[in-house]
Amino acid sequence: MNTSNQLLEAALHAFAAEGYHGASMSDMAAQAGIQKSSIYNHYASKEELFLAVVRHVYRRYTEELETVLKTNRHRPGEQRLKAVIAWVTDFLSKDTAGQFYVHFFLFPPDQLRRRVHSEFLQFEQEGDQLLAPVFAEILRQYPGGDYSVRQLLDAFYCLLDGVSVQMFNYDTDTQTRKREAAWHLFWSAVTGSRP
Amino acid sequence: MNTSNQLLEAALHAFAAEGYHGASMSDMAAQAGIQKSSIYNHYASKEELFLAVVRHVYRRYTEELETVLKTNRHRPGEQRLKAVIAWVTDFLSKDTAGQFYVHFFLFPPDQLRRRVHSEFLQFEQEGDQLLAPVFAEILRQYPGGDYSVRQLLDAFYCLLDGVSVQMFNYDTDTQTRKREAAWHLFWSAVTGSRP
DNA sequence: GTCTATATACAGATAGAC
DNA sequence: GTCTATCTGTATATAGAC
Repeated sequence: MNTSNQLLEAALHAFAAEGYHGASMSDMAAQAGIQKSSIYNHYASKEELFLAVVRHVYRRYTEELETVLKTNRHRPGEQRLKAVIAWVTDFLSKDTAGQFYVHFFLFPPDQLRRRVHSEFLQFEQEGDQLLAPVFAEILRQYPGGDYSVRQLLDAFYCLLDGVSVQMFNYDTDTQTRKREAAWHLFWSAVTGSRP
Repeated sequence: MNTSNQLLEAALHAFAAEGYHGASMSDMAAQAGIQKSSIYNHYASKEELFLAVVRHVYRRYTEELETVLKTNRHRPGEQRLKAVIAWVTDFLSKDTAGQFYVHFFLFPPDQLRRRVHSEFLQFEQEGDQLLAPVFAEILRQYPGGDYSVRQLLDAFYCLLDGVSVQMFNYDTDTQTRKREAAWHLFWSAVTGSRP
């Protein structure tokens, strides 16, 4: 791994652990095995380094989501969605990139808010394109309800966001219990079945 | 309002806007109309000031939730829950205390993580005690499903968390659309009705 | 309880040798 | 591309007069 990537990785960890202002360039340099002044041969400033991490994390998210859907493409819609939830849960709770993702999606550094949000909008579209076909198929399979693909995407993102948020402050058992409850209600609404 | 409270209010705004490390004691002092050195006559350190804000915000949350439930106590369970969602939405999107709440619930400063979490656990119990009776009543009213109060609380908190998260990055119309979709699915699962 | 002055530390960033 | 040395700004916190 070259120095630029080592720096990117070090910055990812530092920002995720300490926040934007709390993370120091010296720490990142030390982690990457260089002096802090050498950072500026790779990134013009702390802000640019941060944005490079943002793009890196969004790219990884989309790539991994794509892989999950591809791996489960022959299974029924219900199983594919559960696989997505399981992966998101795992990604956000165990992967530093996942923690960075949530942290700065919600609370980007003030002076970078606009630039971060613009990166997010592109990223979100790619996610929609991956998930919309799944819901289109589910709607054909369970035609009783009167939902649109957009409605299901929205409710599913809400479930994902809710589950994601809960990854941070509960133990594994509680997480599982809460996730199962939320999924159960979501799926029984989609299919029209009673528990 | 005395100086201590002015400081607390200034700190709330500074921490919410800039994060823990990004917020400076000088700014807070200026906002409260004193010199930064005078802060130490009110709070022993930045950390203690931060924790005072945490306690203040949790207290406000519980008090306002209590008020919402009391105001709507004669309306049906569905309306009471919708009132809670509407209030949370409003609180988190328009009130600085709400932004502080989400920010540091999810990402407390590293060295204060344990102390913040311990404050949260107390606070969460109070919320459970306020909401559990509402769900107990709803279960009596819609006995078809086989849910427990605990399950409904979990799914409802997930909905609240999901909705909360979405307050930050979407315009009002999109927020409403997403919130309605999530609520619709939640409530039709609880009552067993189809849309 | 508030002030001015100061201590001490570390931040991000730049200059210039190699 | 990396280094050492340095600039400049700002942070938290303290000392002591009033």
